[in-house]
Amino acid sequence: MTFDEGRGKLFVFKKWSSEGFCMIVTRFAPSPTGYLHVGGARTALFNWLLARRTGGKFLLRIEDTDMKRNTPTAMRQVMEDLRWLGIEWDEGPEVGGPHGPYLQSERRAIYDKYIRQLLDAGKAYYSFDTAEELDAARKLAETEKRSNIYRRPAVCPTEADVEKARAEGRPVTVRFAVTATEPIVVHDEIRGDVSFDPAEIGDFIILKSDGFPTYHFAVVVDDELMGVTHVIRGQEHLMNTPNHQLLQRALGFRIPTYAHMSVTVSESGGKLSKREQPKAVQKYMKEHGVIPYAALTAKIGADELEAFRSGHNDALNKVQMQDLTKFYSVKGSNVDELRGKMSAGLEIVRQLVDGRIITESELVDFLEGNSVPDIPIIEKIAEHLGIRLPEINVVDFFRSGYLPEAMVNFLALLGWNPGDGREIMSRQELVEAFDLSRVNKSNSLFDRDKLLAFNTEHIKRTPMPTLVGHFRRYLAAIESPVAKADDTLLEAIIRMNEGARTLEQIEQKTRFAFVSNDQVRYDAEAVKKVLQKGDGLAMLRAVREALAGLQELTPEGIESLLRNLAQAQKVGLGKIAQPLRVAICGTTISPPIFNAVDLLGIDNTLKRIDIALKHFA
RNA sequence: GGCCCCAUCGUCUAGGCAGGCCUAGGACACCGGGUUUUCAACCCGGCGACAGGGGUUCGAAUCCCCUUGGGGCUACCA
Repeated sequence: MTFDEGRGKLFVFKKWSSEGFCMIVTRFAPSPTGYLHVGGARTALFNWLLARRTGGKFLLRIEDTDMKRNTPTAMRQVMEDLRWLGIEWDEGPEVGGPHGPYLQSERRAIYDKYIRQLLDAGKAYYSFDTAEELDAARKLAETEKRSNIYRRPAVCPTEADVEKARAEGRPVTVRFAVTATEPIVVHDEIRGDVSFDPAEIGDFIILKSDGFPTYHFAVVVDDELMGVTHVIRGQEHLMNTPNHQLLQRALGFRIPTYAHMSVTVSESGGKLSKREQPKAVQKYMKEHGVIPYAALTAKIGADELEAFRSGHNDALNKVQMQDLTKFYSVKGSNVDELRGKMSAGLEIVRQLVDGRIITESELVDFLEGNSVPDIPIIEKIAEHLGIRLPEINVVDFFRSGYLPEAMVNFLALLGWNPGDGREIMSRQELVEAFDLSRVNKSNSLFDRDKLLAFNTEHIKRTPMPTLVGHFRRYLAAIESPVAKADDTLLEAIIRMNEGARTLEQIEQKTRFAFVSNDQVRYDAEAVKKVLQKGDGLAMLRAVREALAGLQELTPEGIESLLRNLAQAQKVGLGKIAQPLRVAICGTTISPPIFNAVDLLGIDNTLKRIDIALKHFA
């Protein structure tokens, strides 16, 4: 069977329709190390799309063979995120299926059986190298500028040697013996044929010393046993594929169809990864002179530093000064600015340390790039400092008010397109148009602006009941006071915010109506510009008077009232609307003013006008 | 360093496999204008790319080679 003749749709159709029972089976196999991130979501989506397009099956398998990296809640989170995106699996955790269990940690007996098979056939052997020995070999290869290929012993260890090694406390692993001499060719649906020299592939570990199989082994066994026909995965796995094919040959397994997708890169270059968030925090800290005292005194003696801080300029020499100005990115030698930045930075450090968010030594390590705190700590720091972290995980986008429809649409178009110029597409349209042959080879940048545009478009076209559901879920997640509204009111709120780009914007523009009058936060700049400058306050008084006499509260009624008032005062509507807006919302950003007043109610509107008049007059 | 992948506007891409239909099309962003009660949304217009060099050919964005650039992998992680 040749796999590379006629890529994509035609080929795919020929295969399963002519053979009838040969259904396409794809899978998503995340390791539960945290939340589902967008790269993973894209991989899952492409697999799901192919399965749905061809009437095949999509399954979910949890690759939890690394005890050190697993986090207990990750699996549940990943499943929740997939479901939010609308990516449902036909087989896998919680839904079951004939090929279970779907957690690799529960399949150890299966792997052991196949390991034994390879061992008995002389296709794999035991090895007892320590981490230090392996490390030394790696370093040597590096200095000699060659690939690090494991050197197979002349005589393979026996079972007796295993006992002896165990007794000596040496780690026991099993390696696969790579004996191929011919080039290994991977037929890739996206890249065509890729050839690998077997001399470049060392004997790799298939069973770890803790008794768990490595990824390479587990993935091969499970894909076979679960009947996976098509493997769509990231390009980072392309180099692993010859290893997998070698194992498949040795075990007598079928070789699935492979498709290696391009990598999604971030603005800062490199793979879009969870590292982006710590990076953002680090950048903020560096820009704001957040440098722990310990790091400072390591550079400059404590006595001199204190002398400098307390105002003795000459306490520092030229070199130290240059060092500090560079450190704090202060231009020239502006001593006052330097002092200001230093104390502001130290103040932030104090808050973080006193708030027990992070210890000083951890902070030093983090800023010097020696270690990275866990994401929850990063999140706490970001929250404390008011840093907006870049969204990386699917759940981050949910919390920022994005629609799953927009995410799915955007992700699908990252490296794929329907070929007819369409961009905004529903899930159903994507399923109908998806085709492996139209998947790109080149890396693509995750363009947040474009995602925003997609979200704006999807807010416009998502049916109202669905949108209300999304909005309610969003409000609950961020614990918004707007969650008090019933569905009818939520629908009205969405309608009055026509043109909004995210659910977050809608929430931010309407929450003023759901907080008590004394909780309104007045934006200082808005107050100054709109109320206190010109005749803002006078207009506000006029508005109050007019509104007090209002008979019936409807947006239309308020509109004609305000328009008449503007005419009577011989000013544009803006001169009336803006002061009123600031008085009731606290900012210059709100839904259309007539709706805003209607939403808040006349009593509270009048009360807030009074409060504003009292405070800002 | 070694191995592998990739290369069209700032970004995502169409066109490439079947070379002339391409003075390279669309979308996002950006800039200018319009609409307007704020923020958005919306409407009109503009800027803007075949990485470089060699071939093959009557003809190359398209096929081949080299260079350059970007990315991935190089674990008892997946």
